[in-house]
Amino acid sequence: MASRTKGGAPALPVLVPQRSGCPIASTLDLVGDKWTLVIVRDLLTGKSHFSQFLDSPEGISTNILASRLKALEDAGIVSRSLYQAQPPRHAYALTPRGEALLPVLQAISRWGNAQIEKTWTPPAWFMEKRV
Amino acid sequence: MASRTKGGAPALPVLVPQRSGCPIASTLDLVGDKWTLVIVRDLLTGKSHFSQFLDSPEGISTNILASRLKALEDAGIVSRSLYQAQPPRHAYALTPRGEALLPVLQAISRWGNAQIEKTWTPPAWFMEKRV
DNA sequence: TCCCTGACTTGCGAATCGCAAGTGACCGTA
DNA sequence: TACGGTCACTTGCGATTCGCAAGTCAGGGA
Repeated sequence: MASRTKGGAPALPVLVPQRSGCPIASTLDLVGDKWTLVIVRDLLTGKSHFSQFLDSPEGISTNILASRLKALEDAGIVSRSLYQAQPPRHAYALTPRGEALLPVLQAISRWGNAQIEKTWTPPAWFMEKRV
Repeated sequence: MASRTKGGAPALPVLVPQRSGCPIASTLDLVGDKWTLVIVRDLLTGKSHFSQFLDSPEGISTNILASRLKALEDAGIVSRSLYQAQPPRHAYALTPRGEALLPVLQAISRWGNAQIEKTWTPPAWFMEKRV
């Protein structure tokens, strides 16, 4: 039986080689690139369809989006569900594990807005949201 | 004259091309890879010399470490200072901008420890630290 | 029947990663 | 003085990833 997280839910098994047991390093093994957390941002702010992610201002490429969504699904951070049979269309959503990334995104957003010029102010509802 | 951050300190000018004005995306433009925040972790937990970073459990390569420290210095997140003239040796330290990443690292650590198997519990002093 | 759309996949050149060796300044020892 | 070792990098190079652009396939509409 799968071991449990500290909160009692099944822990994410190790899916990619861990460089160490450090929780920071292990998290970065999963999400440490320029696009993955941008996709999580879009999911947290209500997007769920493939074309909606393409419309984000950063201009992600379709092969990168598809590949990152697959990796997030494999990591149990995102779920993918059929919402239309013909033609088949999937909705993406954050799992509870993915939703738990909210404080990470909020902390990054706060730092980025405070420290980097030419960044817009994140919406208050996003910064005040609680998991 | 340089524009100011919301806190009044000089804002980090845009040093790498921004994909958008989003503070999350802009932060990831700087630190969105597998090693940069691991180095920041090591700085937050007291390391300052090149060989100390090499001793971390993840086993970073010397060219990657050198290249990431340079990028962090260029980004104003890390400072580099001579502490010995012969032979020349430098100490690395977080700038106030770099110290301000602490809540980001704490949030990542909390998520990783809760959600990923085989991660150790981060030390209480680290999780309770305040900038 | 034909053309368009959406969600991908593929090909390919460019960029990055990371291993291993090399470099240069310096130090210690014989 | 000579030699070998150490440290903080740099370089070379093969492997991997990135990302642009085109292609594919199933489906839909005129």
